[in-house]
Amino acid sequence: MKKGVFWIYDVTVEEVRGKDSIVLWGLDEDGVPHVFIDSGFTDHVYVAGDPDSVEKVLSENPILYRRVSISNTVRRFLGREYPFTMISGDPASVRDAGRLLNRFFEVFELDVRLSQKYILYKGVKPSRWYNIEYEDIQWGGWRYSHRLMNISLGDVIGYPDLKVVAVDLAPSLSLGEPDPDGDPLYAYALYSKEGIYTGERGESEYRLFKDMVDRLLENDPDVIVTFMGNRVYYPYLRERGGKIGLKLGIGRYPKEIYQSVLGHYSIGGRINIDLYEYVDGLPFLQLKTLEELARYLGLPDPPVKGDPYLYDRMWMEDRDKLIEYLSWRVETIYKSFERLAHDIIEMSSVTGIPLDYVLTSSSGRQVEFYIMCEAVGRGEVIPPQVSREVRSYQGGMVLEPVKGLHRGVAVIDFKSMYPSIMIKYNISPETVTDRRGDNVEFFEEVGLGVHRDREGLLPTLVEKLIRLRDEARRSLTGLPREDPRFKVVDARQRIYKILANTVYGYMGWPSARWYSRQAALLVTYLGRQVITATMDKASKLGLEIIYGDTDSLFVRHNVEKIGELLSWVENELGMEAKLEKVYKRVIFTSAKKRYAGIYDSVVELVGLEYLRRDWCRYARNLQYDVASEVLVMGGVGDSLGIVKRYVDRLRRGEVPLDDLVIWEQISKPLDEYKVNSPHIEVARKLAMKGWKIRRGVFIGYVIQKGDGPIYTRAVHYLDADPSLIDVGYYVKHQLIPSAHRVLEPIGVSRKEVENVALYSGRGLDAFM
DNA sequence: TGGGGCCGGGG
DNA sequence: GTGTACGGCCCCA
Repeated sequence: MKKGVFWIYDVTVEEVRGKDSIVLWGLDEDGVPHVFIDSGFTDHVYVAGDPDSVEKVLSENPILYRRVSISNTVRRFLGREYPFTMISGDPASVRDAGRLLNRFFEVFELDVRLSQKYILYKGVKPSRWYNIEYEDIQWGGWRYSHRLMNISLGDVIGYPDLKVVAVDLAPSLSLGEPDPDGDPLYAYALYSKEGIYTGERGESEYRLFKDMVDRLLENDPDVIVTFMGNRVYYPYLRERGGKIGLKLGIGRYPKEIYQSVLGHYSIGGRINIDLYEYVDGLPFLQLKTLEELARYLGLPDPPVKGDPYLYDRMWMEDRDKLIEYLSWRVETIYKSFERLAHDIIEMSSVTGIPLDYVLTSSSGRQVEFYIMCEAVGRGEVIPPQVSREVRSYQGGMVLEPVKGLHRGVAVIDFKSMYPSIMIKYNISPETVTDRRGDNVEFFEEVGLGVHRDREGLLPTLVEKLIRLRDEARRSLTGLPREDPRFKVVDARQRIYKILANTVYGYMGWPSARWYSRQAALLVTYLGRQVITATMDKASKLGLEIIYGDTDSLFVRHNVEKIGELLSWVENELGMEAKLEKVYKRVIFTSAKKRYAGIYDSVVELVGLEYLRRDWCRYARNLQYDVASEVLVMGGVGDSLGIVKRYVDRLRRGEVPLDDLVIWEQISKPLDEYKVNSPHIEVARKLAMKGWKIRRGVFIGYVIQKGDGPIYTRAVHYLDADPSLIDVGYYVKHQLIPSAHRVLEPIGVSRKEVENVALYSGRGLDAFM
């Protein structure tokens, strides 16, 4: 028997000699790939039924009956102990037995995938180092394949030297996304540590394909990074390859890529990372483009302006430019992964979701897998995934703001309000009840209470995550920034925080295994109580309340009184609040969730048009400039002059089309829309041309001149004619409103704003 | 003129 | 495919 240390990067189920077996994919300390086959994993399900009846049902299928073992066991389920009948044995038999029994009894853990169960019950979380004992065997033509004998968690902090290759493609995009039937591949680009390589189509598309596949195999990467691989490029490549007679055999084993769950593509033995899936989860990146990601990470802008939708045009008109753009893309994809790798790997390592899936999983499923690991560790049976009716509930409290321009306003924030409430009151799906009783702390107003005599699973986990984060942060102070462990631990503490903050929302999500509307509702109720009590105390202290939202209070600044309030919160409420910032000036509109302020020379706009992608960039910039003027000058200043200059430039046709584009997302299948609106009408027109308009697609449009409602005059930005822009619409419905929004609170009327806009340039009839 | 559909971003 | 609260646009009756 041999021994070694390996970093496990994936856990899959493969057929080995006709039997479903677990395969662990690992790298040794030199970065050499190994596979470990574990054919001996015993699967199980729990059946809620007495052993005799379970046995009776099973014995009707004698073959199956002989292949599984049946035993009585007591397990915890949602905090209480119950007797279960456990069926165990080889995975295929347990699955078949489970399905059979499911017709008569409630069967638990039948809906947990085998590879997940392996991770849960063997405690083998991916993206960590393990001490492994093994014997060599032959499998799949793999150079280093072994039979797994023993595995235990190691204690190394860090990663092996991962071989990473970024790939990007320029296919023809006649209809929004490449059609494998008609759209050829023009070019590809590949980036690795060795540098960049690009290929262009010459005489034969087949050669280009072959060239790309060969290059990839030559590099033999552990990780292939793309931007939109799962959504667009792998499906295209696979089918297009089939058409031209070349299989996409870029895996280690199996060679060919294949589609697995959730629109994810598996590349045998390699890690498929689609950075678009990461970007999708970053709310502050509005259009989810690679350009935005680059800017966010501090990477260079593209050297030439490009757009995947323009690949056809670029290929016809300027191939060098296309290759230059593609080269920037692939380098940016590679370097973005370098910067994000620690966060992605730590999300995998902490939750237990293999790297290949961790970005494809929603944040609900990420936190859920973490909860499953912990639940199994505590001997809990995993609740089933069931589909439930969506029933919403009351959320946070938002105060009516005091309209106007204020000076010296302090913002007080509760620290992790919902996680703290869950911990303080022990709120968890299995501790919340609608019945009064001993050891039940009851809240009459919502008719719900909490068992105080048993430890709730979710609050315990939230507390643990917060503790782990604190520990990680403390250990950071002892590490120099250059130490390779620094980035690992730093990423880990961020992941702990993200998970801790997600648990409340997870609990209120109807698809959650640990769903509890009552528990979620109780959390928000107690949040409202906390803020209300704090407001009362603030008033008693003579602090004027100007605004508040969910877990924050804006009050007239007063150092002593705020200090007193904060200690009251800590002592009387057992919560933590802090003085977040003090606005030197702040403008409140009469609307909730919309304000602008300045502190430490930082101008900050919240909830206003400036932040919204469904307003054109030009109007957003105007609003920022006007708000800054008011906040810096402490009054109207030259605001109206700013408005006038913006309007003049637009009238003179000096504003680039890009700054006039309005972006909106398609949120459901097109035929489900009941209304006519600009972005839907544009999407319908694109669909008529043959574009595939899926959920999540961004539609950028401008409003052109003409008669009738604007939805009839909205034109896709790629088809727009700059000379046909409806200047009147932009002045009246974009520039004036966005400027007026921040001027109205200081007493500037709509009429005043309109006047400078209208009587600038050529006068009223030019655009009305 | 007001209500419904829809969207996006705040905490 | 984590939660709710909210404002504001456009369309249509």
